[in-house]
Amino acid sequence: MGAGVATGGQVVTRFAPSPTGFLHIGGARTALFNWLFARAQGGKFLLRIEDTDRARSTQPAIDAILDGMRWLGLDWDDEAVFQFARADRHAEVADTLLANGHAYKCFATAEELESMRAEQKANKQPMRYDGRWRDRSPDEAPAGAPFVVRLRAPREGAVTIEDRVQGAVTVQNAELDDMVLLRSDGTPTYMLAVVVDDHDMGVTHVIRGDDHLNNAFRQLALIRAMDAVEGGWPDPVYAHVPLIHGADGAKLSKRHGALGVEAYRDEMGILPEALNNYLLRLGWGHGDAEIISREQATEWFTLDGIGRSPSRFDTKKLENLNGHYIREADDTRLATLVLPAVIAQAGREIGPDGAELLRRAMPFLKPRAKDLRDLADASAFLFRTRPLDMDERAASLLDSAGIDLLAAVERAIAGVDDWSATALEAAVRAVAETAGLGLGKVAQPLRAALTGRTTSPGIFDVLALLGREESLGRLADRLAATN
RNA sequence: GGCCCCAUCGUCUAGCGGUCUAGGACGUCGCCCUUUCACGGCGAAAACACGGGUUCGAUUCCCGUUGGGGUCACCA
Repeated sequence: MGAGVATGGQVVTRFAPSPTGFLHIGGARTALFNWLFARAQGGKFLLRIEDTDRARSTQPAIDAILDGMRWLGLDWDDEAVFQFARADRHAEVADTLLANGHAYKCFATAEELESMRAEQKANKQPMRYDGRWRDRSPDEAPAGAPFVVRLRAPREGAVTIEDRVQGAVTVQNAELDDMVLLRSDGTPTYMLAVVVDDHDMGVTHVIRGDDHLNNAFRQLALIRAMDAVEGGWPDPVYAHVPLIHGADGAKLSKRHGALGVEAYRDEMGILPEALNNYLLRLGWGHGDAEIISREQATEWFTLDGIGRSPSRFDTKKLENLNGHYIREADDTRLATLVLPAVIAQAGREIGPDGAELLRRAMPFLKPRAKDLRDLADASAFLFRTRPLDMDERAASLLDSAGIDLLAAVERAIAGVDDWSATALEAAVRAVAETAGLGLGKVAQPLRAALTGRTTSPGIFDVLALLGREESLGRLADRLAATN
């Protein structure tokens, strides 16, 4: 009865990943929603690492998660809490429950439970613990026998959660069995740990994946038991967010494109603001808004905007958003991000002059890229060493007619004093005109000779970027190659 | 299988009883711009899963069917 929904006071949310893998896309969205809600409400956003599974928790996974969150700009308040370190406190709560009759010792062995489930399955009964030790005295167990501590959950009635996303959800208590709180080795289970930690951390709003909706009822039973014995354990507000599925509608799993966020960063060349924007729109909406800045999101975000149905991950839309943010991004930043890949492609060091050239080229390169890999690829021509290798299509542009045109262009621009895009354009246009050809006929062989490819930024910008010496050198290489 | 949740264009969504001949975005397809590729502009095709109710009136409310998802550990 005393367990009212937490109201008033400061909003506290948390993100609680278990470090058994990297920060995947679903976790990132959960973290984002928690972060946004806390910031929008002027509350706190906490981070808790659920490392109670000692066998599967790893330091590299912890680092990857923290790294991913920093990359996404999801900063957390206070120190991150490590769940395993709090095992004593968890056990303390279990003992309190035990002392007050809200929990009991269960001496059933693993084999015993296994056969119980097998029998239930054979009889098409729901598989759940039958409460065989619920009302038995511990004295009936063999001396020194191992036991687990189970919650003595209510069996009558039903519990309704007013979920902020899913609405009112009711489950009969008869559907729930008595969950294990403490394992036979005395360590706390996840169910116990989350509840105790959320309480101790003052978490008011639990925003998490839909897959935890059923757990919420068990956890609530535990919360209400503690509230009954010592008070001060209010029900948290729950918001269970539908999961993200793969493009085919199947659950996103490791083999199903559930990549860590670092893969989006390192392998796909996604900008964090693009991923944030995409993730925000996946399952949350605000009218027709599509391009939403972090600031705007913080202002707009509400739990009511979260949709109730699962959504599919759409790489195309992410790429589109990414292209948008690349176009908006600062040139120096982009040049810095792309530099390592450009160096790798060039196969040589690129000094300060090269870095500066890369930066100056960005305005012409970035409208054409949907990710950082594209951007790096498109930048590569700037740093190729002479004589340039021609790809197949570029080579075919430089047939004898192309070479003749190239020679004419070379003669025309060699005399240009002002090596600017406008001046060069005038010179090249004149060549096309005299030849009675469209500019395209002249520009393509020129592009091939200058870049080794058939696509590039505007050819006059390329000329200007490369500079007189390099440009004429590249043309000379081509002309010489055919003589 | 039991229990729980969900259901608008291919995808993400707007819609919260009449304003819906259902809006936007991505993608797709045309056209324009144009030195290539992009960007940008214009336009097109494309959806309320089905069946019952409730109501003067349902995309919107209720029930069922179908479909999808989640969950049933001494894992988190």
